[in-house]
Amino acid sequence: MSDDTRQKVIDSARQLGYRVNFLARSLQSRSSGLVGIVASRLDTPYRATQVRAAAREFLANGFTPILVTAEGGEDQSGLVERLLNYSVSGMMITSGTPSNSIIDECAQLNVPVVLINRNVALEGADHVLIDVDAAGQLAFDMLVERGGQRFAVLQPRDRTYSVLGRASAFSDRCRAAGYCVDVLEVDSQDYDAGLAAADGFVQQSMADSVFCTTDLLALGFLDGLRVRHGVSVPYQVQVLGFDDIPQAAWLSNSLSTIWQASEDAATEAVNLILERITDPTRPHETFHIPLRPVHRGTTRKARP
Amino acid sequence: MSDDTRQKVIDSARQLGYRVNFLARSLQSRSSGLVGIVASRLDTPYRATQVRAAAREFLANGFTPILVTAEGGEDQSGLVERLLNYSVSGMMITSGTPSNSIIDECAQLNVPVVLINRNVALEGADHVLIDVDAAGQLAFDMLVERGGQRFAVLQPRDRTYSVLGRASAFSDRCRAAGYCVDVLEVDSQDYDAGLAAADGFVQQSMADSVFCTTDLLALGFLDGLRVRHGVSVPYQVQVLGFDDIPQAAWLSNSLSTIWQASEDAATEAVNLILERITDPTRPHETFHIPLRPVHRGTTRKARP
DNA sequence: TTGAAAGCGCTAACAA
DNA sequence: TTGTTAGCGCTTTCAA
Repeated sequence: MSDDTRQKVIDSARQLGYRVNFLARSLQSRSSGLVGIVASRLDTPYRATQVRAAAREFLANGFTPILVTAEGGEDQSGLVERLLNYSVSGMMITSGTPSNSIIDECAQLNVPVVLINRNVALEGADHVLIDVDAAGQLAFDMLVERGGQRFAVLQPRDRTYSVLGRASAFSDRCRAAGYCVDVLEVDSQDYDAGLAAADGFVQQSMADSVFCTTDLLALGFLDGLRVRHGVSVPYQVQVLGFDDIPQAAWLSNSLSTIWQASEDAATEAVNLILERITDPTRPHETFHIPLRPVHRGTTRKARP
Repeated sequence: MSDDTRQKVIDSARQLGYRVNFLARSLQSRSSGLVGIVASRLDTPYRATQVRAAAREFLANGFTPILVTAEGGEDQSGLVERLLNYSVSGMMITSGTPSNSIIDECAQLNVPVVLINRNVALEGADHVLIDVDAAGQLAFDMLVERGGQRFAVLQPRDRTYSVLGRASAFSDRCRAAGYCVDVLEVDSQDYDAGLAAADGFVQQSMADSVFCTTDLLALGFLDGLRVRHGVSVPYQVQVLGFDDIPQAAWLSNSLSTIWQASEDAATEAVNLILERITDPTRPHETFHIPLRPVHRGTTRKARP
């Protein structure tokens, strides 16, 4: 095509306000460039970071993310259906408990699905998750290394794979090493649940080291101990969180916790989708999110 | 159509795994059902709440939200362009400073745009924003009512309309009432900026009442005062935030602040879009987000 | 009640 | 290099 014509076309296009219609394009090209992000509780710092990183990665790779949020009551499968109606090129599920049937449906339609911290039993999808056993082990090591002798763990009642998993891995590890561990059930994974748990804890538990399965839970628990009950942290009780949300590092909290590489997780999730788009037959993979201990002010000083 | 045939069609559809293609449908119906959410800093609690509420509202009204995130460096207009390529039925911009030309383009294409807390000078869009004058006035009233006599305000250097607006409205109000007000410039609107500001504050300012233009800023400032400098809040210095994010209510912070009805704002934004879809010619509206004073532990006790 | 056909905006293939 | 055509999956219209 001659440069001359090219320019003429471009000019008139601009003049007419021409704009490519991706929707029409996708009809022919069989690829919409849309991807789905299924998330809930976007208002928790951890989830917000995760979704932000995922959206960024998708956009950077030329995909356009649709955000569907499933808060408690709503129908998760309905949302996935909706995504399929929009012919998404892939989706990332980071909330809820997707049913096997819905994953199968995606597989049949050749829509790559990456599950973040969802039940590993689900075949037909790639997984990005923390190694719950390693997490439980690390939590135990961090607390025992700082002088913990009696342990407790806050275990959310809702059956989220990763949260529940690390709680029980922690308990198992304690018991295996011959220590006592109190399991305190809590209603949810947020600040208020942690706060409430502190009330029960001071009455019932003799533990000197508490593993809270999320930072939000830990921060509520910490406030309950310190503000409501005058417990000295970390001298009377050590508190350990999980996630390393920004608030954990705030001076007034200085929460010791376990950092997880959420950014890496997002990048990896996007990569897994991209790779499966190019080769839908490749075997399913599981990526373990790196963890790192972060000792701050709610665990005791390391002994020399 | 006979019930018999209907059932037969539905059955075979199911068997074949038939699924409506919304993209193809939109080609004909001239409406994609997609809407855009342009946001940045999704990892701040305030923005996360806002985006979550917006997504929920869109979904509840049968729209499917595309989330595009523009962090600092990136090209905001590129993202809007992309949304237009996907023939969104409307969009909500809650970050960045959309240029006039881009808004005009949307208007020309008949794509409703709602700006949340963006510069009011932009015509051709509906607005949802806080009344900055009322906000400044309220902040002043709250502090003066609790015995404030010398004031300071943390004013972010970046020129966000609503944040900057309430800072200067506050200063104006102080001066108009014959009080001194120190204006402390800060680099951003987050925790770290607030923390850093506390260092400068204790050296330079004699103020007894500080208005921080966001809660995040306030919480950093508070930690700086209390933890780093041993300042007694609220007795030596009162601190007032803005937004009422969940962390403000945490026991260890107990931050006095100004609550804004973010949920209402989201609902209203979606409504404005819906209404403009049905009647594109209606005059542009501005909805003011309701505010409410929330006294907690960082302002002094009310005098009887 | 059912069937057939046109066309939405685009891409891909082929012909000129 | 340029022009033409068919067809992506759907809705709408008109005909049977």
